[in-house]
Amino acid sequence: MSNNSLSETLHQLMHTYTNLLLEGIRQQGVELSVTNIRTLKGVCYNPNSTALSISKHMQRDKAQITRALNDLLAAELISKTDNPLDGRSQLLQLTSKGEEVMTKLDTAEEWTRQQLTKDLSLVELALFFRVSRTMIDNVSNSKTTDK
Amino acid sequence: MSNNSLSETLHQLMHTYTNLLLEGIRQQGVELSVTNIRTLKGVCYNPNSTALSISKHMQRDKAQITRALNDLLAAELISKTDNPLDGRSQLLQLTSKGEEVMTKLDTAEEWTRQQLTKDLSLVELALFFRVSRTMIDNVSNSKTTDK
DNA sequence: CTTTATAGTTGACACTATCAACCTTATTCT
DNA sequence: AGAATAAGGTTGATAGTGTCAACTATAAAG
Repeated sequence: MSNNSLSETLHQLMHTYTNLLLEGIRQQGVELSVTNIRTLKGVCYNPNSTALSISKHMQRDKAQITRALNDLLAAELISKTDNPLDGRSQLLQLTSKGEEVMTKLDTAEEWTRQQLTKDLSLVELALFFRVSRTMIDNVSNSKTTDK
Repeated sequence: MSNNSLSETLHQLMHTYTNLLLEGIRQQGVELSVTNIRTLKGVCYNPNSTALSISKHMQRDKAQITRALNDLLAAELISKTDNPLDGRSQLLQLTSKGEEVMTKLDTAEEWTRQQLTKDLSLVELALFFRVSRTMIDNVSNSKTTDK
């Protein structure tokens, strides 16, 4: 019944994944949007990150990052310290509360991954990742070389 | 540098695909949002479709479908006729203008697919589709059997 | 013929994405 | 040094997406 185009497949996959991830996150008692979660992960996995470095790393608008960081600050999951190397920016780090939430998020993400991939072999998954990465790079490379 | 989690991979892939598709659609001189396009495709590929049948087929909220159909009606890409079998619903079909737009959309989608998959073999692509479908089904099946 | 279910519409709201304007601090050029 | 320019970050505005609840009108079931 379902359309087999790349477009529909990706939309359905994204929809399925996002909803399941949110379900897992709620199960962990965390109340954050997907964007805020991704931003938190960005702070966690990029030491000495700034708003701009996160923006670049996630390839998203810096305005969106500013707002996500504000939410995370309000929730006391991250903290800012003045960047000694640049008076315009602040360095970001997780608070201890942020660390706790991150472990819950890791649990939720792993739970989600298991649900989705339970009938798939490691080989299939690895190929899925490789193909996905190739598709992403096909476009981002031609974008950057165009300039 | 990019995070290799399923979450980040899917987000990046979706982001890449959507933006490239929109670029292709604009190149074809079509000004429709992705949602409206998907809805139009739904009308095209499901003969004698109604708002509800499209909603179910795409697994999306019927409110969203109503609004998308209104946009498509306003753009004169589809038409409604009273459903002789049910006074509550109307049957949807493409107008000739809608057919024209559909061929442009097919072109754009094919162009997008080629950009994304240019370094991939048919075997790899087929496996990508199969894995994606497995992941989607893993969740939707357990959802329906839960009830 | 009343109750209940279904098709569709509308309003409200949260989340996501993008652009432009703007302020502050760094850097570059002369 | 001082002016011009660039970069980091914030804010406002707007378009698009997704979901829920309330509502109407018809249809089906009892």
